[in-house]
Amino acid sequence: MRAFPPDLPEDVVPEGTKGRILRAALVAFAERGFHGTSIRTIADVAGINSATLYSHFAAKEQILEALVTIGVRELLARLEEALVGTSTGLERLDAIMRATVLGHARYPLLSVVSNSEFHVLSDEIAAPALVPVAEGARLLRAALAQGTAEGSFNISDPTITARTLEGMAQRIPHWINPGTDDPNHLADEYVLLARRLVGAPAP
Amino acid sequence: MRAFPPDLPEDVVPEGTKGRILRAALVAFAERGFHGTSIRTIADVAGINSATLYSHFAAKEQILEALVTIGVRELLARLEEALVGTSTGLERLDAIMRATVLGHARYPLLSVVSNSEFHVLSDEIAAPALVPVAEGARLLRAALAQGTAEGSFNISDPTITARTLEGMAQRIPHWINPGTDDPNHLADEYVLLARRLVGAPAP
DNA sequence: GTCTATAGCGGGATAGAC
DNA sequence: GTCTATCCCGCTATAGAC
Repeated sequence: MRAFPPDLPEDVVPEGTKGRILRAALVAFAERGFHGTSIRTIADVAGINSATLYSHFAAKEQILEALVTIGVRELLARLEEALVGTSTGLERLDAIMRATVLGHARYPLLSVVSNSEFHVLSDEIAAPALVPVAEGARLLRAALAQGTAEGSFNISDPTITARTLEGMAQRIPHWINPGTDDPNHLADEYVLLARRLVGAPAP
Repeated sequence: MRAFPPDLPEDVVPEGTKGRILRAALVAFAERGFHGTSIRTIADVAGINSATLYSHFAAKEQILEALVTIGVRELLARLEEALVGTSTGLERLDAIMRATVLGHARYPLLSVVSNSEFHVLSDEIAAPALVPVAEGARLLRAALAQGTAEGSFNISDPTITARTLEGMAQRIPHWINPGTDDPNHLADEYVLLARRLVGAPAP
């Protein structure tokens, strides 16, 4: 997780100083957490004075809000795109797992910040960011229910199974090495593990 | 995770003020994190003046060190006790999963602090606390290797499988409700999921 | 061991010149 | 938009009386 490039989805990151602030905060929040990071550190890494930061964000918390929003939207967008053209529950589970793994592998710092620092946000700020998260969880539960109805899955406890599937991919950013780990191989492995968890045949 | 009793293993928690400090810090660190918690908050919850805290701990970091040490030792002790009398790889995997789930369910706050705030500790202080963690990971890998050698398991990627098994139980404290969730039922479910992950027959 | 009081520093955020 | 300078507050930790 250290020394990762401060990658953010290019199409939604502002140009110029604001983008540099976001990338600097991304690295710092992922390494030290929100409360462990000072605005002076963010400003230094972004190459600006700490006062300049407030021309782009009204408060430190709003930097985190921007990052979390980008992160949860990116993952949901990947999920929805991956589900296009699927029909069976098994196909949808495969698509969800693959998209989730690839998302976490592509933006590991963003995934860490989105998941680990979420609770720092005030309730009012966190609520809108929770919407894509809830929608992603709903898509997973729907796939599990569909596969079960179709007779493809054999699930003892749907809630625990869903939570386990969600948690599996979230751990990837904590150990992945972008230089040596192949995201597509990881995705294959996680699709296999997911099928096993739900009692479906191997891919 | 909110409103959990500040439970710590009784046999290793100091009596009196020092124990109250540890219990207060346990709740605060679990809810807000180390950097999000002030000395004064800990002291208030413990019912003492903030200065008194320094008669028991030399620094804020040493409170966290004490909690993390208790947490990782508790989990390893449970693992080792659970492995007594086991012989096959399958029996050992079952024992490891059950003990881990029961440990996280019994001391959810301690598990959260041990896992989530570990990285805050300086390298010198973290190193000793990492020893029981590494030993626990070694016991799991050994069980996987043994079960594979015995023909009981069918594992595609041992590293990913081990990481997944470790991560599964770690998420329990984030959603468990001690009033309604039965730890033994949870343990049964996780043993089932673990067997599926490694390609072993259902329990 | 526990307190009152405070040192000393770094935090988030703002004012105002350019 | 960016800077210098600074406010003000809360933080960790300490000094010293009891």
